[in-house]
Amino acid sequence: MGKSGEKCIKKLSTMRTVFMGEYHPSLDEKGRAAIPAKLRRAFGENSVINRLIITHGFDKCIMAFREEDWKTFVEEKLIKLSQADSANRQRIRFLLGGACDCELDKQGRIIIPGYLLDYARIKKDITVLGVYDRLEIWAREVYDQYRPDAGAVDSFAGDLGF
Amino acid sequence: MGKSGEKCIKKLSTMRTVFMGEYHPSLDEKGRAAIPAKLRRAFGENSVINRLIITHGFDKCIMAFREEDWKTFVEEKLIKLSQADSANRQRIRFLLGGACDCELDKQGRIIIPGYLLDYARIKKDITVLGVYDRLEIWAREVYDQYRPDAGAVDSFAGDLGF
DNA sequence: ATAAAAGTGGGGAATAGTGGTGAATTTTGT
DNA sequence: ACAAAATTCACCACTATTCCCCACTTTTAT
Repeated sequence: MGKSGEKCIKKLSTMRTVFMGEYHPSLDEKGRAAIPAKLRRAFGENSVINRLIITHGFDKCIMAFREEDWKTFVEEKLIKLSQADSANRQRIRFLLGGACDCELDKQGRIIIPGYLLDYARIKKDITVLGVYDRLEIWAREVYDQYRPDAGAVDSFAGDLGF
Repeated sequence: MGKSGEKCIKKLSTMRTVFMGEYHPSLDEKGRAAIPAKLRRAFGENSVINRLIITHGFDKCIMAFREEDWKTFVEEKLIKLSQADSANRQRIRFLLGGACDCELDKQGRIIIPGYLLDYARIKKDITVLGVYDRLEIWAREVYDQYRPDAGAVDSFAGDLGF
């Protein structure tokens, strides 16, 4: 089977495979968003992503998780918050209540529900970012606006040990 | 039967299947509320939900439980509260006294009693949220009002480990 | 330059949501 | 108490949407 793919999948055992990169697909007339193939195959040919859990993200974007990462997040983080606190109930509603289990079609597309499109102000053009264990889906105009400028980047070079 | 459904039902034993998502049905002229099919089938094709226990929810919504989760909730949480405390007696009245055992019709609809509609200020349009082990039924206007904005979300990003 | 893969658009089938009709049970009035 | 009326409930039918598959176009890599 994976004769040429083999070497790509091999990773240092201590290193986690992560999402990275910026892509610019767009919604087609039926509201379908193509998830870039590079991201779908980020975890190797043997674990091509064909399902994503998407929900409200921070900073007016949509977050997308792989199934296992999402479940870990829900079990380990979300449901451990005390529901007695109304702020926590709001957080849980926002992330769990806003979530959508999206199966990718054969062409690697998902349909994003209207309430998430509204939240992220998405009309047609989107920007998809790979950010460690999640994807972020932005309205392209919104992200262009938000995109950190050179100055902001320089200022934290020191924090990173450069 | 469950040829393609089989693999979907298989879950890691430590992982619970949970409700999630946001849906926007409406009451028809006879006051019937259609429970979205995705939620009815959330626990698999073999355990399609055809009965819900609904009662007063927190934050001006109606809560709906599956039969078994409701029983657990009552046995494990509610009746363990000391009835000596008048605040607890109030809570028990609120949740148990307000409860209604709703059978779904063949099209997956329930009839919500008037006192719960009044409590949640529901007229026609509703928003249904899947929130872990329960559903929440909101008047759409009320939830739109309540829906957190980006600022509120950012503030808890850190708490959740982002 | 050619071939393979990715992205885009469209059509047909299945399913969910909605409205309606008839039967049964409950309620009201005489 | 009985009859009539009305409300409730269950089942049926239609419409709209969603989902899934196929084909074409564009891009990328060799």
